[in-house]
Amino acid sequence: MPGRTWAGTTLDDRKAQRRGQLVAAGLELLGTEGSAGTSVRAVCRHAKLTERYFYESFTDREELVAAVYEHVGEQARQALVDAVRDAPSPLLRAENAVRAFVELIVDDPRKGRVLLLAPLTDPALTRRGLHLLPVFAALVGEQLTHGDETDRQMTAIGLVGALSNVFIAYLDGSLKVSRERLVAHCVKLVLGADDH
Amino acid sequence: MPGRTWAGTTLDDRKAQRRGQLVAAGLELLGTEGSAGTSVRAVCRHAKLTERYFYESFTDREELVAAVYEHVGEQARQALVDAVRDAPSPLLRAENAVRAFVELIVDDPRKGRVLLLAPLTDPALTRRGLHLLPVFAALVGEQLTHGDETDRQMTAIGLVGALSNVFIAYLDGSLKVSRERLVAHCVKLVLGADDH
DNA sequence: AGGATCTGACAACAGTTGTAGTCAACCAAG
DNA sequence: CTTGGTTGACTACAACTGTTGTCAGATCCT
Repeated sequence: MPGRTWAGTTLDDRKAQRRGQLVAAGLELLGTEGSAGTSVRAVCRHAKLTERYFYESFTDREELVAAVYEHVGEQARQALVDAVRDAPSPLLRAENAVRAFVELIVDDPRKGRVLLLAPLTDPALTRRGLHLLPVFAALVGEQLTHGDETDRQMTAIGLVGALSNVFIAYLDGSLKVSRERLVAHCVKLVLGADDH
Repeated sequence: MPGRTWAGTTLDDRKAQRRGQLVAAGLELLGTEGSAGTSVRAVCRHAKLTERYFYESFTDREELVAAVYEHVGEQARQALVDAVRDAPSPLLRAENAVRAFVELIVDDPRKGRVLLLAPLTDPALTRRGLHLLPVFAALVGEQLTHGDETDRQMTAIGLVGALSNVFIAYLDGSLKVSRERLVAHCVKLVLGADDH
Protein backbone atom coordinates (compact mmCIF):
# COMPACT_ATOMS: atom_id res chain seq x y z
CA MET A 1 0.00 0.00 0.00
CA PRO A 2 1.12 3.54 -0.58
CA GLY A 3 1.27 4.23 3.17
CA ARG A 4 4.49 2.38 3.43
CA THR A 5 7.36 4.81 3.36
CA TRP A 6 10.71 4.42 1.69
CA ALA A 7 13.76 6.51 2.32
CA GLY A 8 11.44 8.95 4.09
CA THR A 9 8.92 9.37 1.28
CA THR A 10 5.99 7.35 0.10
CA LEU A 11 6.01 5.45 -3.16
CA ASP A 12 3.50 7.70 -4.84
CA ASP A 13 5.57 10.70 -3.87
CA ARG A 14 8.65 9.38 -5.52
CA LYS A 15 6.69 8.25 -8.52
CA ALA A 16 5.24 11.72 -8.92
CA GLN A 17 8.65 13.25 -8.44
CA ARG A 18 10.09 11.04 -11.15
CA ARG A 19 7.28 12.00 -13.44
CA GLY A 20 8.15 15.60 -12.75
CA GLN A 21 11.78 15.00 -13.64
CA LEU A 22 10.74 13.38 -16.88
CA VAL A 23 8.45 16.23 -17.84
CA ALA A 24 11.18 18.72 -16.97
CA ALA A 25 13.67 16.82 -19.10
CA GLY A 26 11.12 16.68 -21.90
CA LEU A 27 10.60 20.43 -21.72
CA GLU A 28 14.34 21.00 -21.82
CA LEU A 29 14.85 18.80 -24.87
CA LEU A 30 11.70 19.76 -26.77
CA GLY A 31 12.53 23.41 -26.17
CA THR A 32 16.15 23.24 -27.29
CA GLU A 33 16.94 20.22 -29.44
CA GLY A 34 13.45 20.08 -30.83
CA SER A 35 11.23 17.17 -31.60
CA ALA A 36 13.86 14.92 -33.15
CA GLY A 37 16.14 15.20 -30.14
CA THR A 38 13.40 14.30 -27.72
CA SER A 39 13.74 10.53 -27.64
CA VAL A 40 12.83 8.29 -24.76
CA ARG A 41 16.46 7.52 -24.14
CA ALA A 42 17.55 11.14 -24.28
CA VAL A 43 14.81 12.17 -21.89
CA CYS A 44 15.79 9.45 -19.46
CA ARG A 45 19.45 10.34 -19.67
CA HIS A 46 18.54 13.94 -18.98
CA ALA A 47 16.26 13.07 -16.09
CA LYS A 48 18.88 10.70 -14.69
CA LEU A 49 16.35 7.90 -14.70
CA THR A 50 16.22 4.64 -16.57
CA GLU A 51 13.70 3.69 -19.22
CA ARG A 52 11.92 1.63 -16.65
CA TYR A 53 10.65 4.72 -14.92
CA PHE A 54 9.66 6.25 -18.17
CA TYR A 55 7.14 3.52 -18.79
CA GLU A 56 6.08 3.74 -15.18
CA SER A 57 4.65 7.20 -15.81
CA PHE A 58 3.94 7.16 -19.54
CA THR A 59 2.79 4.41 -21.84
CA ASP A 60 4.26 6.12 -24.87
CA ARG A 61 6.79 8.61 -26.03
CA GLU A 62 3.73 10.35 -27.39
CA GLU A 63 2.20 10.66 -23.97
CA LEU A 64 5.28 12.35 -22.60
CA VAL A 65 5.35 14.88 -25.39
CA ALA A 66 1.67 15.63 -24.90
CA ALA A 67 2.21 15.99 -21.17
CA VAL A 68 5.04 18.46 -21.71
CA TYR A 69 2.96 20.47 -24.13
CA GLU A 70 -0.04 20.58 -21.88
CA HIS A 71 2.14 21.42 -18.92
CA VAL A 72 3.47 24.50 -20.66
CA GLY A 73 0.08 25.32 -22.11
CA GLU A 74 -1.45 25.33 -18.68
CA GLN A 75 1.20 27.74 -17.43
CA ALA A 76 0.52 30.05 -20.34
CA ARG A 77 -3.20 29.89 -19.80
CA GLN A 78 -2.78 30.65 -16.14
CA ALA A 79 -0.46 33.56 -16.86
CA LEU A 80 -2.98 35.00 -19.29
CA VAL A 81 -5.90 34.59 -16.94
CA ASP A 82 -3.98 36.25 -14.14
CA ALA A 83 -2.91 39.09 -16.38
CA VAL A 84 -6.35 39.81 -17.73
CA ARG A 85 -8.21 39.64 -14.47
CA ASP A 86 -9.03 43.01 -12.98
CA ALA A 87 -7.82 44.95 -15.97
CA PRO A 88 -10.23 47.85 -16.31
CA SER A 89 -9.97 48.77 -19.98
CA PRO A 90 -9.61 46.67 -23.12
CA LEU A 91 -6.38 48.46 -23.84
CA LEU A 92 -4.95 47.48 -20.48
CA ARG A 93 -6.25 43.97 -20.88
CA ALA A 94 -4.44 43.58 -24.16
CA GLU A 95 -1.30 45.13 -22.81
CA ASN A 96 -1.28 42.98 -19.70
CA ALA A 97 -1.91 39.82 -21.67
CA VAL A 98 0.85 40.51 -24.16
CA ARG A 99 3.24 41.51 -21.42
CA ALA A 100 2.53 38.34 -19.48
CA PHE A 101 3.11 36.20 -22.51
CA VAL A 102 6.32 37.99 -23.40
CA GLU A 103 7.58 37.59 -19.88
CA LEU A 104 6.79 33.91 -19.93
CA ILE A 105 8.70 33.18 -23.10
CA VAL A 106 11.54 35.60 -22.48
CA ASP A 107 12.15 34.21 -19.02
CA ASP A 108 12.17 30.75 -20.53
CA PRO A 109 12.44 30.59 -24.31
CA ARG A 110 12.13 26.82 -24.14
CA LYS A 111 8.51 27.32 -23.19
CA GLY A 112 7.96 29.64 -26.08
CA ARG A 113 9.40 27.15 -28.50
CA VAL A 114 7.37 24.31 -27.06
CA LEU A 115 4.21 26.34 -27.22
CA LEU A 116 4.67 27.84 -30.65
CA LEU A 117 6.84 25.41 -32.57
CA ALA A 118 6.29 21.95 -31.13
CA PRO A 119 2.68 21.54 -32.24
CA LEU A 120 3.79 22.23 -35.78
CA THR A 121 6.85 20.02 -35.72
CA ASP A 122 6.17 17.01 -33.53
CA PRO A 123 4.09 14.23 -35.06
CA ALA A 124 2.92 13.23 -31.61
CA LEU A 125 1.17 16.58 -31.32
CA THR A 126 0.09 17.15 -34.89
CA ARG A 127 -1.39 13.68 -35.06
CA ARG A 128 -3.81 14.30 -32.23
CA GLY A 129 -4.51 17.81 -33.45
CA LEU A 130 -3.21 18.97 -30.12
CA HIS A 131 -3.00 22.66 -30.74
CA LEU A 132 -3.62 25.06 -27.94
CA LEU A 133 -3.34 27.95 -30.36
CA PRO A 134 -6.86 27.42 -31.71
CA VAL A 135 -8.02 27.58 -28.13
CA PHE A 136 -6.25 30.88 -27.62
CA ALA A 137 -7.54 32.02 -30.97
CA ALA A 138 -11.09 31.22 -29.91
CA LEU A 139 -10.52 33.20 -26.72
CA VAL A 140 -9.32 36.11 -28.77
CA GLY A 141 -12.19 35.66 -31.18
CA GLU A 142 -14.72 36.13 -28.42
CA GLN A 143 -13.38 39.60 -27.75
CA LEU A 144 -13.87 40.68 -31.32
CA THR A 145 -16.86 42.73 -32.25
CA HIS A 146 -16.73 43.25 -36.01
CA GLY A 147 -18.15 40.90 -38.60
CA ASP A 148 -19.91 37.58 -38.33
CA GLU A 149 -18.74 34.36 -36.81
CA THR A 150 -16.50 33.40 -39.73
CA ASP A 151 -14.98 36.85 -39.93
CA ARG A 152 -14.07 36.73 -36.29
CA GLN A 153 -12.62 33.27 -36.67
CA MET A 154 -10.39 34.32 -39.54
CA THR A 155 -9.33 37.44 -37.73
CA ALA A 156 -8.46 35.48 -34.61
CA ILE A 157 -6.45 32.90 -36.54
CA GLY A 158 -4.60 35.62 -38.36
CA LEU A 159 -3.88 37.51 -35.17
CA VAL A 160 -2.52 34.46 -33.42
CA GLY A 161 -0.35 33.70 -36.44
CA ALA A 162 0.99 37.23 -36.52
CA LEU A 163 1.85 37.17 -32.83
CA SER A 164 3.42 33.73 -33.08
CA ASN A 165 5.60 34.72 -35.96
CA VAL A 166 6.77 37.88 -34.27
CA PHE A 167 7.55 35.95 -31.11
CA ILE A 168 9.39 33.26 -33.01
CA ALA A 169 11.47 35.82 -34.85
CA TYR A 170 12.22 37.48 -31.52
CA LEU A 171 13.13 34.15 -29.94
CA ASP A 172 15.58 33.04 -32.57
CA GLY A 173 17.23 36.43 -32.73
CA SER A 174 16.24 37.40 -36.24
CA LEU A 175 14.15 40.24 -34.87
CA LYS A 176 16.38 42.51 -32.85
CA VAL A 177 14.21 44.82 -30.85
CA SER A 178 13.78 45.82 -27.25
CA ARG A 179 11.31 43.97 -25.15
CA GLU A 180 9.28 47.12 -24.61
CA ARG A 181 8.97 47.75 -28.28
CA LEU A 182 8.03 44.14 -28.89
CA VAL A 183 5.26 44.46 -26.35
CA ALA A 184 4.09 47.77 -27.79
CA HIS A 185 3.93 46.40 -31.30
CA CYS A 186 2.04 43.30 -30.22
CA VAL A 187 -0.44 45.39 -28.31
CA LYS A 188 -0.98 47.41 -31.44
CA LEU A 189 -1.56 44.19 -33.37
CA VAL A 190 -4.10 42.98 -30.86
CA LEU A 191 -5.95 46.25 -30.74
CA GLY A 192 -5.83 46.80 -34.46
CA ALA A 193 -7.11 43.36 -35.35
CA ASP A 194 -10.71 44.26 -34.79
CA ASP A 195 -11.14 47.50 -36.67
CA HIS A 196 -11.59 46.54 -40.30
CA MET B 1 30.18 10.89 -73.80
CA PRO B 2 26.63 12.14 -73.44
CA GLY B 3 25.98 11.90 -77.17
CA ARG B 4 25.63 8.18 -76.95
CA THR B 5 22.00 7.25 -76.73
CA TRP B 6 20.40 4.53 -74.68
CA ALA B 7 16.90 3.21 -75.08
CA GLY B 8 16.24 6.22 -77.25
CA THR B 9 17.40 8.88 -74.79
CA THR B 10 20.76 10.20 -73.80
CA LEU B 11 22.31 9.49 -70.43
CA ASP B 12 21.96 13.03 -69.20
CA ASP B 13 18.32 12.99 -70.16
CA ARG B 14 17.59 9.94 -68.08
CA LYS B 15 19.67 11.25 -65.24
CA ALA B 16 17.69 14.47 -65.25
CA GLN B 17 14.45 12.55 -65.46
CA ARG B 18 15.43 10.45 -62.48
CA ARG B 19 16.28 13.57 -60.56
CA GLY B 20 12.85 14.85 -61.41
CA GLN B 21 11.21 11.70 -60.13
CA LEU B 22 13.16 12.01 -56.90
CA VAL B 23 12.17 15.62 -56.38
CA ALA B 24 8.55 14.76 -57.13
CA ALA B 25 8.64 11.92 -54.63
CA GLY B 26 10.27 14.24 -52.11
CA LEU B 27 7.52 16.80 -52.61
CA GLU B 28 4.88 14.14 -52.16
CA LEU B 29 6.35 12.84 -48.93
CA LEU B 30 7.41 16.17 -47.44
CA GLY B 31 3.97 17.54 -48.22
CA THR B 32 2.01 14.66 -46.74
CA GLU B 33 4.00 12.54 -44.30
CA GLY B 34 6.15 15.45 -43.25
CA SER B 35 9.81 15.65 -42.52
CA ALA B 36 10.11 12.43 -40.54
CA GLY B 37 8.55 10.36 -43.30
CA THR B 38 10.87 11.75 -45.92
CA SER B 39 13.75 9.30 -45.69
CA VAL B 40 16.09 8.39 -48.48
CA ARG B 41 14.61 4.93 -48.68
CA ALA B 42 11.03 6.15 -48.67
CA VAL B 43 11.77 8.68 -51.40
CA CYS B 44 13.40 6.02 -53.52
CA ARG B 45 10.54 3.61 -52.98
CA HIS B 46 8.15 6.31 -54.03
CA ALA B 47 10.16 7.29 -57.07
CA LYS B 48 10.57 3.63 -58.02
CA LEU B 49 14.30 4.03 -58.09
CA THR B 50 17.04 2.50 -56.03
CA GLU B 51 19.27 4.29 -53.59
CA ARG B 52 21.98 4.22 -56.18
CA TYR B 53 20.22 6.84 -58.23
CA PHE B 54 19.55 8.93 -55.22
CA TYR B 55 23.24 9.46 -54.67
CA GLU B 56 23.69 9.97 -58.38
CA SER B 57 21.73 13.21 -58.14
CA PHE B 58 22.17 14.23 -54.49
CA THR B 59 25.11 13.87 -52.14
CA ASP B 60 22.84 14.06 -49.11
CA ARG B 61 19.36 13.59 -47.88
CA GLU B 62 19.71 17.24 -46.95
CA GLU B 63 20.35 18.22 -50.54
CA LEU B 64 17.16 16.54 -51.69
CA VAL B 65 15.09 18.30 -49.08
CA ALA B 66 16.62 21.62 -49.99
CA ALA B 67 16.02 20.94 -53.67
CA VAL B 68 12.37 20.17 -53.02
CA TYR B 69 11.93 23.30 -50.99
CA GLU B 70 13.61 25.51 -53.52
CA HIS B 71 11.66 23.87 -56.30
CA VAL B 72 8.39 24.80 -54.67
CA GLY B 73 9.71 28.19 -53.61
CA GLU B 74 10.63 29.01 -57.16
CA GLN B 75 7.14 28.13 -58.35
CA ALA B 76 5.65 30.38 -55.71
CA ARG B 77 7.97 33.21 -56.58
CA GLN B 78 7.15 32.86 -60.24
CA ALA B 79 3.43 32.78 -59.56
CA LEU B 80 3.72 35.95 -57.48
CA VAL B 81 5.79 37.77 -60.05
CA ASP B 82 3.35 36.84 -62.79
CA ALA B 83 0.40 37.91 -60.69
CA VAL B 84 1.80 41.27 -59.69
CA ARG B 85 3.10 42.28 -63.10
CA ASP B 86 0.83 44.70 -64.93
CA ALA B 87 -1.47 45.22 -61.96
CA PRO B 88 -2.43 48.87 -62.08
CA SER B 89 -3.40 49.64 -58.48
CA PRO B 90 -1.93 48.49 -55.17
CA LEU B 91 -5.28 46.99 -54.32
CA LEU B 92 -5.26 44.89 -57.46
CA ARG B 93 -1.65 43.96 -56.88
CA ALA B 94 -2.45 42.64 -53.43
CA GLU B 95 -5.52 40.84 -54.66
CA ASN B 96 -3.73 39.24 -57.58
CA ALA B 97 -0.83 38.14 -55.41
CA VAL B 98 -3.06 36.60 -52.77
CA ARG B 99 -5.20 34.93 -55.37
CA ALA B 100 -2.18 33.46 -57.10
CA PHE B 101 -0.85 32.10 -53.85
CA VAL B 102 -4.19 30.63 -52.84
CA GLU B 103 -4.54 28.96 -56.20
CA LEU B 104 -1.10 27.49 -55.91
CA ILE B 105 -1.67 25.89 -52.52
CA VAL B 106 -5.29 24.95 -53.09
CA ASP B 107 -4.47 23.20 -56.31
CA ASP B 108 -1.71 21.37 -54.52
CA PRO B 109 -1.81 21.52 -50.73
CA ARG B 110 1.43 19.58 -50.57
CA LYS B 111 3.16 22.66 -51.91
CA GLY B 112 1.55 24.79 -49.26
CA ARG B 113 2.71 22.51 -46.54
CA VAL B 114 6.23 22.33 -47.92
CA LEU B 115 6.40 26.08 -48.24
CA LEU B 116 4.87 26.98 -44.89
CA LEU B 117 5.61 24.07 -42.62
CA ALA B 118 8.76 22.33 -43.83
CA PRO B 119 11.19 25.15 -43.02
CA LEU B 120 9.96 25.04 -39.45
CA THR B 121 10.02 21.28 -39.09
CA ASP B 122 12.88 19.86 -41.10
CA PRO B 123 16.35 20.14 -39.59
CA ALA B 124 17.84 20.10 -43.07
CA LEU B 125 16.12 23.41 -43.74
CA THR B 126 16.28 25.03 -40.33
CA ARG B 127 19.97 24.24 -40.10
CA ARG B 128 20.82 26.22 -43.19
CA GLY B 129 18.33 28.92 -42.24
CA LEU B 130 16.61 28.14 -45.49
CA HIS B 131 13.46 30.21 -45.13
CA LEU B 132 11.88 31.80 -48.11
CA LEU B 133 9.27 33.46 -45.92
CA PRO B 134 11.67 36.13 -44.66
CA VAL B 135 12.43 36.82 -48.29
CA PHE B 136 8.76 37.29 -49.01
CA ALA B 137 8.44 39.27 -45.82
CA ALA B 138 11.21 41.57 -46.92
CA LEU B 139 9.44 42.04 -50.22
CA VAL B 140 6.30 42.95 -48.37
CA GLY B 141 8.27 45.17 -46.04
CA GLU B 142 9.52 47.26 -48.93
CA GLN B 143 5.97 48.16 -49.84
CA LEU B 144 5.20 49.48 -46.40
CA THR B 145 5.24 53.19 -45.81
CA HIS B 146 4.54 53.74 -42.13
CA GLY B 147 7.10 53.79 -39.36
CA ASP B 148 10.83 53.30 -39.35
CA GLU B 149 12.86 50.33 -40.47
CA THR B 150 12.16 48.26 -37.36
CA ASP B 151 8.45 49.02 -37.48
CA ARG B 152 8.23 47.85 -41.02
CA GLN B 153 10.19 44.71 -40.20
CA MET B 154 7.85 43.81 -37.36
CA THR B 155 4.81 44.55 -39.47
CA ALA B 156 6.08 42.39 -42.31
CA ILE B 157 6.88 39.49 -40.01
CA GLY B 158 3.48 39.75 -38.42
CA LEU B 159 1.72 39.91 -41.75
CA VAL B 160 3.51 36.84 -43.06
CA GLY B 161 2.66 35.00 -39.87
CA ALA B 162 -0.98 35.97 -40.12
CA LEU B 163 -1.24 34.84 -43.71
CA SER B 164 0.61 31.60 -43.01
CA ASN B 165 -1.61 30.74 -40.11
CA VAL B 166 -4.77 31.42 -42.06
CA PHE B 167 -3.50 29.34 -44.94
CA ILE B 168 -2.49 26.50 -42.67
CA ALA B 169 -5.87 26.50 -40.95
CA TYR B 170 -7.50 26.49 -44.35
CA LEU B 171 -5.27 23.66 -45.53
CA ASP B 172 -5.91 21.32 -42.64
CA GLY B 173 -9.63 21.97 -42.73
CA SER B 174 -10.00 23.70 -39.40
CA LEU B 175 -11.03 26.88 -41.19
CA LYS B 176 -14.07 26.18 -43.29
CA VAL B 177 -14.60 29.04 -45.63
CA SER B 178 -15.03 29.56 -49.33
CA ARG B 179 -12.00 30.25 -51.40
CA GLU B 180 -13.34 33.65 -52.38
CA ARG B 181 -13.80 34.67 -48.82
CA LEU B 182 -10.35 33.42 -47.93
CA VAL B 183 -8.89 35.56 -50.68
CA ALA B 184 -10.93 38.56 -49.64
CA HIS B 185 -9.87 38.30 -46.04
CA CYS B 186 -6.21 37.90 -46.93
CA VAL B 187 -6.37 40.92 -49.20
CA LYS B 188 -7.80 42.86 -46.30
CA LEU B 189 -4.95 41.69 -44.12
CA VAL B 190 -2.37 42.77 -46.64
CA LEU B 191 -3.96 46.15 -47.22
CA GLY B 192 -4.62 46.75 -43.56
CA ALA B 193 -1.14 45.88 -42.38
CA ASP B 194 0.25 49.28 -43.18
CA ASP B 195 -2.22 51.69 -41.69
CA HIS B 196 -1.40 51.92 -38.02
C1' DA C 1 29.64 -11.65 -81.20
C1' DG C 2 32.53 -9.06 -78.00
C1' DG C 3 33.10 -5.52 -74.88
C1' DA C 4 31.68 -1.27 -72.72
C1' DT C 5 28.18 0.77 -70.23
C1' DC C 6 24.16 1.09 -67.76
C1' DT C 7 20.60 -0.81 -64.69
C1' DG C 8 18.22 -2.72 -60.67
C1' DA C 9 17.89 -5.66 -56.78
C1' DC C 10 20.07 -6.48 -52.76
C1' DA C 11 23.43 -6.89 -48.78
C1' DA C 12 26.36 -4.64 -45.38
C1' DC C 13 27.73 -1.14 -42.22
C1' DA C 14 27.21 1.14 -37.88
C1' DG C 15 24.03 3.85 -35.76
C1' DT C 16 19.45 5.08 -33.36
C1' DT C 17 14.77 4.28 -32.26
C1' DG C 18 10.71 2.46 -29.06
C1' DT C 19 9.76 -0.94 -25.94
C1' DA C 20 10.36 -4.90 -22.87
C1' DG C 21 12.78 -7.98 -19.92
C1' DT C 22 16.42 -9.77 -16.65
C1' DC C 23 19.07 -9.74 -12.43
C1' DA C 24 21.79 -8.38 -8.58
C1' DA C 25 21.59 -5.10 -5.06
C1' DC C 26 19.06 -2.53 -1.74
C1' DC C 27 15.81 -1.10 2.01
C1' DA C 28 12.08 -1.27 5.28
C1' DA C 29 8.53 -4.03 7.71
C1' DG C 30 7.12 -8.46 9.90
C1' DC D 1 16.66 -12.43 9.62
C1' DT D 2 13.60 -13.51 6.35
C1' DT D 3 10.38 -11.65 3.05
C1' DG D 4 8.89 -8.85 -0.44
C1' DG D 5 8.51 -4.30 -2.59
C1' DT D 6 11.89 -1.17 -4.95
C1' DT D 7 15.73 0.34 -7.50
C1' DG D 8 19.09 0.87 -11.27
C1' DA D 9 22.22 -0.93 -14.61
C1' DC D 10 22.12 -3.64 -18.25
C1' DT D 11 20.69 -6.53 -22.27
C1' DA D 12 17.52 -7.90 -26.14
C1' DC D 13 14.70 -7.21 -29.95
C1' DA D 14 13.06 -5.78 -34.29
C1' DA D 15 12.67 -1.89 -37.05
C1' DC D 16 14.49 1.89 -39.05
C1' DT D 17 18.15 5.45 -40.55
C1' DG D 18 22.03 7.28 -44.09
C1' DT D 19 25.38 5.57 -46.92
C1' DT D 20 28.31 2.49 -49.69
C1' DG D 21 29.31 -1.63 -52.02
C1' DT D 22 28.54 -5.92 -54.78
C1' DC D 23 26.95 -8.51 -58.71
C1' DA D 24 24.07 -10.59 -62.19
C1' DG D 25 21.71 -9.13 -66.08
C1' DA D 26 20.11 -5.98 -69.58
C1' DT D 27 21.23 -2.68 -73.36
C1' DC D 28 23.65 -0.57 -76.76
C1' DC D 29 27.95 0.43 -79.91
C1' DT D 30 31.50 -1.51 -82.91
